[in-house]
Amino acid sequence: MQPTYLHVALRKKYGPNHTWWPARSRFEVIVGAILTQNTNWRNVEAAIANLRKAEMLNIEKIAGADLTALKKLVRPAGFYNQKARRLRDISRYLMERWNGNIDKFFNRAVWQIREELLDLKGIGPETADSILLYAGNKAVLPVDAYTFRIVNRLNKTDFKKYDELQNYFYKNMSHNVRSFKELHGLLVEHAKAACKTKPVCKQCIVASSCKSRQL
DNA sequence: ACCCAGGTGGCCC
DNA sequence: GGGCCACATGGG
Repeated sequence: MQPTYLHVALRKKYGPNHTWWPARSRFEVIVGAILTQNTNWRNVEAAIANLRKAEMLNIEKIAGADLTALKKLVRPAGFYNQKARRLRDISRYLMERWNGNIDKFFNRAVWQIREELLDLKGIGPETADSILLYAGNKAVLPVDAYTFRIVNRLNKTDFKKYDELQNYFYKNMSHNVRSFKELHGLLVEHAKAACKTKPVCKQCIVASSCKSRQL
């Protein structure tokens, strides 16, 4: 199944999806992208709620935060020792290098921003691309674990490397922010709908009864 | 009592 | 470059 057809099939099944990443600001997207690493979004919401309640949900506050206090706030998202540090690191970077101006940070060539993000400890390709797409509105497609499972199962392929799967999409569909946002959102929606009890269980990958096969 | 989650980095070979 | 492993909470 080609990417374009997959996109069409998913939209037909779930309807248009243009408002997927829930966040009130570009910075909140960045925070969510880091907190959601290998973590259920439910837990991320709890951590973000803590940050909001503590009025810490902005670059300046997190950049100047006490690490111990920050850890306490992001605790529900798991891996809180590393995540607290990563949140503070990227916030300090944005403050020191970009004067806390997130518009200036994004107002450059995509590859340049991406390289800088990847240079930060704790920002890998998926986190960088999520930030670029949903916070920066750049035409970049994040490829997550769901994407690997869905594509590999549907096509009986065996993509394993991030760049490989991403390039497969890049070669076979039009590059625009709206499409990439919707496609990624739909893939996650599809993966979560695959099983009532678990977002994507092993059965969802192999069992013929699994709803995620119905495309 | 298991298994899983919208990854990443470090270490080893 | 690939194969493990730690990181950690909360829900099914």
